[in-house]
Amino acid sequence: MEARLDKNPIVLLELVERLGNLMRTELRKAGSDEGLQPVHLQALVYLSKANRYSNTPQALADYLGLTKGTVSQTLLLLDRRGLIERFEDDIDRRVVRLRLSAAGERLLYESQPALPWQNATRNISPNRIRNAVSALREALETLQEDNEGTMFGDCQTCSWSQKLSQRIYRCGQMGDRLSGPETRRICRIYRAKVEEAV
Amino acid sequence: MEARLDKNPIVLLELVERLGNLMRTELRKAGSDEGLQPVHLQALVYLSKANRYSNTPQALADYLGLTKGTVSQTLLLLDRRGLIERFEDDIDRRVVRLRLSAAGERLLYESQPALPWQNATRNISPNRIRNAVSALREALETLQEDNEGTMFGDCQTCSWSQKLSQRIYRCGQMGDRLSGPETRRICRIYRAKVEEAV
DNA sequence: GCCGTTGGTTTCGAGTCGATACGAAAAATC
DNA sequence: GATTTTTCGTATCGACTCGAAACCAACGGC
Repeated sequence: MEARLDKNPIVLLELVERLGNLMRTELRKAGSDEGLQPVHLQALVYLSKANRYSNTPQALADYLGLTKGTVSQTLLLLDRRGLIERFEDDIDRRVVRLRLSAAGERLLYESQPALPWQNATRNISPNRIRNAVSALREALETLQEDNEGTMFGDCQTCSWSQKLSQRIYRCGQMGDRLSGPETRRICRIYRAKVEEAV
Repeated sequence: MEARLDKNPIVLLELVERLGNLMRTELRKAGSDEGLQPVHLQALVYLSKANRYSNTPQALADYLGLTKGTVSQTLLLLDRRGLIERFEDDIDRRVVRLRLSAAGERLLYESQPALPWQNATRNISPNRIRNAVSALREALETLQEDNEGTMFGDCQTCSWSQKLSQRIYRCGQMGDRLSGPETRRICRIYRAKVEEAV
C-alpha cells in the first residue's frame, strides 16, 4: 500500500479557479450595462481601496498580475470614460497618481460588483470565513514570495505598522503617519507579520 | 454607534479574485512554451477530470462560465493541435464527447500547471485546507444556485450516489453503475448532500 | 408530422493581452 | 557635474479571447 497523497490542495485550487471564473462572469454582467470589461471593474475596485503608496499604474499591474503596458491601456479607457483621474506626483515627476472620479465612485456604488458574492456567503459562519481567509492569505503570501511578486495587504497585519496612539499609526518603512481609515487600505509595501498559531 | 459590518466576506472575495488572477498568469507562463492561453489549459484540466456525463462542450462552458460559442472555438484550437479528440455520442447524435488525446495527457503532465499552487500551499496544515475547502464549496454552491448555474462535484458528496458494495457505486439519477475511480471525477449532475455541522 | 427545445458550430466585431520600442525623469556611477 | 543605468509610464502592433447572433441538425412532445 502506497502513501496516500493528499488531494485537498488540488481541490482547493479547483475551487479558487472556478470561483474566480464565475466571479469574472459576474463582473462581466455587472459591467455590461456600462460597456465595461471585468478587468475594468477590478481596476476600479482596486483604486477605491489603494492607499497613498499604491495608487499608481505599476502597483495596479502587480496587483492584477498584468504587464504595465496592458494596464496602461486599461487606464486610458477608464480615463476617457471619466471614471478616474490621473495626475503627476509632486516629488517624482515620472509617477502618475490615480484616483476614482466622482463618476467612478458612483459607478462602483451602483453596479455593486460584490453583491452576488455577499449573497453567496451569507450563510457561512464568520468563524469559517475567518479560517478560510487565513489559509488563503498564507497561500497568497507564499505564492508571491516564490514569484518575487509584490505583496499586498493592509496595516492590520503588516510588520511595518506602529501604533502611536489610540488613533494614529505610523508606517515604519515610509515614515509617514497614517490615520485610522488609512490603515485599512491596500498597500503594496506590505510585509507580513510572523505567523501566530491559529 | 452603528452595528459593525463584517468585512471578512469581502476580504475573502479579494483573496479569491487575486489568487485567481495570479494563477491565471501562472497558467499563462505554463502554456507559453506551447503557445497555449490560460483558458486552454483550464479546459484540458477539466477534461482530464470530467466523468462520462460531463465530457461535452456544454458542460465545459458551464464549468468555465463562458458561452458555448466561445468554448467551441477553444475546442477547435485544441483539436487542431491534436490535444483532444471529439466523437459523436452513440445515443444522442447531437452531442459531442470530448477526450484528451495522448498528446494532451502528456502536455498536461509536463506543463504541471498546478505546481506553483502546490508549492504555495505546502506549509498549510491539512486541517486548515479542509476548512477552507468546506467554506469555499458552500460559497460556490450558493453562488450557483442563485445563478441557476450547473453544479459540479464528485460522488463523494453527491446525494445521488449509492454505495452498492465495497467497490461498486451507483448514480441514482442516471441509473448507471460506477467504479471507484469514476466516483472521484467531476460531474455536472451533482446535487449536494444536506449540510452536516462541521 | 409539426414545433419548440437543445447541443454545437460559424461568423463578426470589440476589446484584452504581451512583446517591443520608446520617452522622460530619477538614481547611480564615474 | 557628466555619464550610464534603472525605473515609471506610454504607444504601437499582432495574436487571440469573448459574447452576440444566426444557423443547423437532432431530439422530444404533441
